[in-house]
Amino acid sequence: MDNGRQIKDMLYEQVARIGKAISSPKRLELIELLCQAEKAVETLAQEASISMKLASAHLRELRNARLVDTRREGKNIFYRLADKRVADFWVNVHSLAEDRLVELQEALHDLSLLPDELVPNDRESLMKAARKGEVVVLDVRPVDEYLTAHLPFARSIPLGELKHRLAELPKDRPIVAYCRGPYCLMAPDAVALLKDEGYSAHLLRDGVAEWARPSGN
Amino acid sequence: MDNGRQIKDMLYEQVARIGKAISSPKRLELIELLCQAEKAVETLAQEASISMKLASAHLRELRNARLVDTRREGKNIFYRLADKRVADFWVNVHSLAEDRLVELQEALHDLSLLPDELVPNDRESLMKAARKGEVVVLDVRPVDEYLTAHLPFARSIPLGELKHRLAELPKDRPIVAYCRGPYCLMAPDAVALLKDEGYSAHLLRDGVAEWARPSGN
DNA sequence: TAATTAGTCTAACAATCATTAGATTGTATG
DNA sequence: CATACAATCTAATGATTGTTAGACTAATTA
Repeated sequence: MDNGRQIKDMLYEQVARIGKAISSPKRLELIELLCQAEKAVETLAQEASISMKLASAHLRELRNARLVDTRREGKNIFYRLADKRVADFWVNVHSLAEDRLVELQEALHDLSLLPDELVPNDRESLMKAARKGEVVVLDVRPVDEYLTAHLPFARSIPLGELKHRLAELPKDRPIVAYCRGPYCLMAPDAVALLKDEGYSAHLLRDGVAEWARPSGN
Repeated sequence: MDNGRQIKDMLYEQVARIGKAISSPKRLELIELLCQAEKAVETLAQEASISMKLASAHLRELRNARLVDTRREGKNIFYRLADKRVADFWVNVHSLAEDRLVELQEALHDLSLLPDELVPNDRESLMKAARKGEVVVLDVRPVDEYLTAHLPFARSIPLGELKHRLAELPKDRPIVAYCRGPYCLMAPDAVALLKDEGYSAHLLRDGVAEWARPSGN
């Protein structure tokens, strides 16, 4: 049965291609960005703070692992997730990491300045309140990401425009801001800004990918 | 906001620790083995066909990623999964790989010599038939793995003993054999042996870890 | 106490991967 | 048709891993 060993080695090696694809921080960040919307290489490079060449190299790895696909439009090549399952997988990976790695737990805890309980924090009651208009769910990502997918009842004001568009938000109701997910810092920034301006602002850790999945586990 | 970049880099780097842990075929094989039962290093080394030193090194990586834990018992150090979620994660990873990687699909297809439809292939009807005794569900893994966890109604005959214990199996009812999962070749071997001996034998791809999860997706 | 067993730790080499620079390929624009 | 643009491909570098050998440790057995 030495033949069986060769077959097995081959099978695990194939699965490891997925593992290798997600073994680099920058590739994970690219996947999270692609969870929001399809994007051109240069956009991805800027949002992940790397050079276009490096982004291209990482995206190639992701494509070799069949996690992303491409589409050309004029001079641009747009990358997108190859499958909705890839978004679920990303959520599963980071949520496992949050479960297992104390360092990550601590870092996230430091970021979120204590989850304040003024706002419903389970999904159902948050949605109920949002439906009734008792809270404003605010999507602070770029508009194209909002247009690709957003949480139910969410309103779009990109972080960059928030300062000039404060008038659109009510001061008498709590505002719950979200962005790309727990590693994106746009919503925390938005919350800080809103609180400064006297709003009752709260942070929702989930993004659309997390929302589409059984909460946190 | 250059500060934000540093924080982000750190967060993704933490998640990438999980990715790195599963980026090696041998580590994946070790995880699958640990999905069956806790095991000593030497056992793991033998079952994965590697040296004890190499097994030790890989297990250390897994432990650094907090995916496994250890326990000393006399001269032996037993490794186990740190969390049930790790088993789910393994199933999720290999099932994603099976979805995305054509090479893996082809290899698995070649192995299973066409899924024959003589036996109920959805879980519910298989269990119904097993409960009534219409089919025999056969666990061909080592006994300790069977004792740790096994499918409902399953009977244990390890592959190595199967030839001498054929008398325990009925010839008038279909036998459905399973082992550690889709990459373990014990059940296929058992099925081949049983068919040779005139039994109506069928292969179940799932192992206990796969069974504990929403089927295949 | 010495020898054995089971496993880890350290150091070293080879193999792989990340990153960048330079040349190249398509596509659009003047 | 030439130029610019968006991105890839190739090649080269340095940094990480995988793997093995040899020394070491902790628990058991003689």
